Amino acid sequence: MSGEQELGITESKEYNTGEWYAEVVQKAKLADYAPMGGFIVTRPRGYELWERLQDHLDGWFKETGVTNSYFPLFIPESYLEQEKDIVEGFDPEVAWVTHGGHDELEERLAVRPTSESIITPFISDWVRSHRDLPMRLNQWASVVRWEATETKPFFRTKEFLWQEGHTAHATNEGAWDEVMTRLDQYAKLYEDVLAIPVLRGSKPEHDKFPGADTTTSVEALMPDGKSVQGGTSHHLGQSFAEAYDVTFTDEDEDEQTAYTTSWGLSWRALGALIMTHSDDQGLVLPPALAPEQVVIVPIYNDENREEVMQYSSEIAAELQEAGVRVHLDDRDERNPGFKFNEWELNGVPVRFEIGGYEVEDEEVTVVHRPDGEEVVEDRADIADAVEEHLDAVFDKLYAAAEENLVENVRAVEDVNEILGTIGQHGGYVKTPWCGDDACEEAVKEKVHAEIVLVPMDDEAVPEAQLDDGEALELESDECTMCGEPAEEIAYFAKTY
RNA sequence: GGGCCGGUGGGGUAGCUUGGUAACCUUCAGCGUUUGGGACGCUGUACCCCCGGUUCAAAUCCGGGCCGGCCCA
Repeated sequence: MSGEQELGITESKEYNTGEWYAEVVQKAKLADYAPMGGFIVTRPRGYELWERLQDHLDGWFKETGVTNSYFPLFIPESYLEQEKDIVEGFDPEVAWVTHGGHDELEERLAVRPTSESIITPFISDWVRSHRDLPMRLNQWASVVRWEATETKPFFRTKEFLWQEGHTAHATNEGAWDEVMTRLDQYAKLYEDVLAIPVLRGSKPEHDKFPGADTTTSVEALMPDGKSVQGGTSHHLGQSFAEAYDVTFTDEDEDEQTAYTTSWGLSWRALGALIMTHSDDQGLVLPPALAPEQVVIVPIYNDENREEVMQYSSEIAAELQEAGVRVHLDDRDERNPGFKFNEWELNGVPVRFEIGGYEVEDEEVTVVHRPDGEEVVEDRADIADAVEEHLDAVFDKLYAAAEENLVENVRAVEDVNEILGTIGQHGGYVKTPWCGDDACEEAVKEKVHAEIVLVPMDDEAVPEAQLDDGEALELESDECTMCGEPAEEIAYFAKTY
């Protein structure tokens, strides 16, 4: 008995979140640590999550005018230097290639920390007239940012997988539409696929992407009260177009400078997914991403083995026919209890238990991963029923995450209360803000929390939150920190 | 960036204080018996993180490094 725990999760999500997370990632076979600090190896089960996420997002991109392409891993130093904000913003964390074989290179090559500086010059080449616009390129790639922080698989690694979209537009409005389209798609990915509600907003001045006019993001609240920047979409204005000479001839034959955008979402989304839904039993996955949506565990003995297996395989075949990713766990050397635990650790959303009782009564016992709820369904309409169960699991996951978000947005109009509230509960604290960095700094120094977003409009507030009326209404129109007239509503939170 | 803790078969640990034979649980592979919440028996499986030092002798002591986790800025 003493050793049985070691196969499963031994750390507590609530009390030991960091170690729990590391254990889930490794024991559910999503990733391992690489030999060099800051890098991880993504294992097939982890990569499959990324692939399914990609499928969704990539499909939406293509439906909205984006084409995929691929640019080099290396960027010549002279290219990187053409946009001064990029240089300043990323310089401390760029990895450089200085040698090819035994010979020193004439020009150092940066390992891309982001690709504006190599993609924009080509957009410049390829755009001649207004008829070439808008131009929308995306690439699925990895980038390297040499930060000296501790490794957290999917959340913080020196190299990470992401997609980066780069677009050019004839007008400012065109670029704005683009920025919002991508932000909406990121929100949709989180909410409809990952079952994680997000807040949408823009970043304060100092936290913008280097060189951007506006940086927008979707933010997700983790169960430990910290906010994760889930995806970003930048309006770059004309600064990149000017730096890299993206110009075009308009309808009146005048030369114009384009407006550009860029937007990215990384595998940090997987980190948020794991952190949000998983529990002390292991990984929990929403049906849309799960490598197996349904696992069938047959329960038999010597007498009924054949009937049970027959019955189970027929159901498996029927589900597969219906487009469900189903796995029949027919391993003879493991007993059912072991299989239950193992598939729970692996996060499979729905389990079918099929034994002598089910065969006899022409039924299936259906169990939901998130809460262990058990329902007996008729064999006859199992293919329809399974869709409902998958939806039900999604709804449970979303509801739990939404509850966490709604309960943890608080309105505060006193500085000390901001500090106290964040210290005690974590989560988001919204407060009127004059827009001055110094006022944010005053809070940041004391509680290690910063402004993670300024909502763009009221829609940034989740619907359920509106019911909760009075506690969330802000009375004051003065900056909580300095008393000057407030320009915006700031959301403070601790971050990853 | 500062501090603390850790690294021993695939996973989890003991051994380190007091230097000398690496022990236990589990997984894994094979065979047999089992099978409604982590079954059982037998058999098999070791670069003690790396480099250097001290020593007749280092998992153990010393120095440096690498990797991970936690706390603080």
